Amino acid sequence: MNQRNTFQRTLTLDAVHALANHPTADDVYNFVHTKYPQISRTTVYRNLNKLCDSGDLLRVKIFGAADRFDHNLQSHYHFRCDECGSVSDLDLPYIENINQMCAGIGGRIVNAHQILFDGICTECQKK
Amino acid sequence: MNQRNTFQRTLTLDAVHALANHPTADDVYNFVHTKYPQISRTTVYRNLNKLCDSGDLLRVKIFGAADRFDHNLQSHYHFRCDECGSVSDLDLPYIENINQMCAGIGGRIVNAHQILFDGICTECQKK
DNA sequence: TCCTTAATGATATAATATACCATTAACAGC
DNA sequence: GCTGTTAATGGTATATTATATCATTAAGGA
Repeated sequence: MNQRNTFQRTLTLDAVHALANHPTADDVYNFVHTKYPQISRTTVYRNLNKLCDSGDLLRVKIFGAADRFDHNLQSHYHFRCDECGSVSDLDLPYIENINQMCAGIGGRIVNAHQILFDGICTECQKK
Repeated sequence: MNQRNTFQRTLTLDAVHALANHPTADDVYNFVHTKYPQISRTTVYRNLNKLCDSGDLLRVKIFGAADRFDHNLQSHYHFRCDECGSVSDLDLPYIENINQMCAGIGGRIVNAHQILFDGICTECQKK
């Protein structure tokens, strides 16, 4: 018996899909908590980790801020607004060969790379 | 009177140069603390921030870990070892036009980008 | 030397996340 | 359907990183 389907885990995964735009663990907790008030914050964090391990979610690590969880499982880059903190997906070509370039200059084993842009989003420019 | 030269600030800057390899604020505090035990952790954090503001240091934000401070002021990318957590500079060409590419696909104002690679460093491969 | 105020140091607090552990419940086997 | 194993939960405690607050100290211009 390896993994059990609890409704807490289902609620957690559904919340990330419902929230859609890169929710933090806290966002997910708040969303789930309205539907099932007795859920523990620990359970939400734990299930988010499990769901990332199993490949059902992608963890988007953000410099100096809470991790985000993404239901878009394809490799892609992100933009964070310095003003409002919102995170959005970027439709930029994924640089496939850059990991090899990195590995080539020093004998490192390179597993992955992430690119995070920052600046001002279109919403905040209107203000 | 805009900025004052305290020996605490000098100690902080010197420590980053002495430690050289991307120390965290805590690393810097420990180093300075041996030389001047009565220094406050707050003062080290505050001075590191000031030194970044004034352009004397570069802050290297690390996904899900403490910020690092770099005395190398040129734009460059970083590699972090998943095993030991060490951070190293990469001698890769800086992608100058990628900020414009990002700005071009959605009306965002793009200030900067960072690329962080991860994998296994040469030291940890030996083990 | 004096005065203004930047900077310090100590403590409190915020934010994010995991550790621990007694209790609960999922689900495989009968 | 019942039982037993153990994964998962929920609550609390704790770790880590970093900033806020504020009374006190001291840098450096006048």
